[in-house]
This record gives sequence, structure tokens and C-alpha cells, in this order.
Amino acid sequence: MNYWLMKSEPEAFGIDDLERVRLEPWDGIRNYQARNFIRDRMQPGDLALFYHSNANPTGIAGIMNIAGPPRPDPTAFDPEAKYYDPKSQPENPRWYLVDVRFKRKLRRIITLAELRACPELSNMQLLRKGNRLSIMPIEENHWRTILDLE
DNA sequence: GCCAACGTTGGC
DNA sequence: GCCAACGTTGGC
Repeated sequence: MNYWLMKSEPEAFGIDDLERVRLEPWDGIRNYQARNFIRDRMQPGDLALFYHSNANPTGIAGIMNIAGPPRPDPTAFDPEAKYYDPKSQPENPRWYLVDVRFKRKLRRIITLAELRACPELSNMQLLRKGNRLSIMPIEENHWRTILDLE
């Protein structure tokens, strides 16, 4: 089983939205590194931290699990969709998504500042300068350390 | 809103 | 293949 961190802007879709709908296709990923994590390494049953980016406060807001196998992102095929990509064809999809299921909200947001202040997490990819990846793996020891902060 | 850091695109 | 221009991400 793998651990992940997945970013979303709560103004667009936050942990409260996921709590309401319970199950959501995590669509719109248009970055190859993130795509490869989804397509090649995500499995049903994996756990993921729900990270609020561009938020106040920014940080980890909840936990979800990967609810199904990776599948082609249908929004890439839809000319009306915001993340339409004419280079992605149904017979040769370029972009993938997974469905995620709400597990729980954290009792409080674990802020980015707290993560930065935690020495055990100093080498996390999330905290590296210039990091913009919206989906990334989390090491098991980091996962435990983060949730111990709650 | 600003801006640093990246990723992508396209001319050559 | 190089690299400048441009677009996007995301913290602040």
C-alpha cells in the first residue's frame, strides 16, 4: 500500500466538498510526473492526504483513500471542459485520474508552517523549494510523523 | 496582487 | 537540441 499527498484549492474543491460528495474523480491533472504517479503507481486502498493549496491556512485538511484503479481522465476528451486536451484520444489517453473516497477530516488543519517546523519532515518533497507537484508520494515514516502532529 | 520557480511550446 | 517566451502553480 502506498501513501500520497494530493493538492487542491479549497475554493475550487476542498475537504468539505469531498465530505459531502464522499466519492470524487480527481480529474484535471495535466502534469506528466503527477500523471505517472497516478497511472503507474496508485492502487485502490492507498491512502492520501488532502492538502489545501492557495488557502488560509494552507495545509493538510483530511485523509482520503484511493477508491478505484487509475482510468483515463474523460475531461481531457471533452471540448467543453476546462482541461480539454485535443492530443488525448480515447484510444490513446494521455491523462489519467483516480476516484478518491472521503475518509475523515483532520481535527484541525496541519499547516504548512508546522510541517516546515518539523525536523523529521525536512526532506519531504512537498517542502522543497519551488515544488509545484500536485500529487506526490509520502514515505510511511513521514505519514506517521504528520498524523502525530494532529 | 505579486512574484519566484517551474514546465511547456515553438522557432531556429 | 537549444533557449527565449509564455503560462501556471502556489506561497505570501
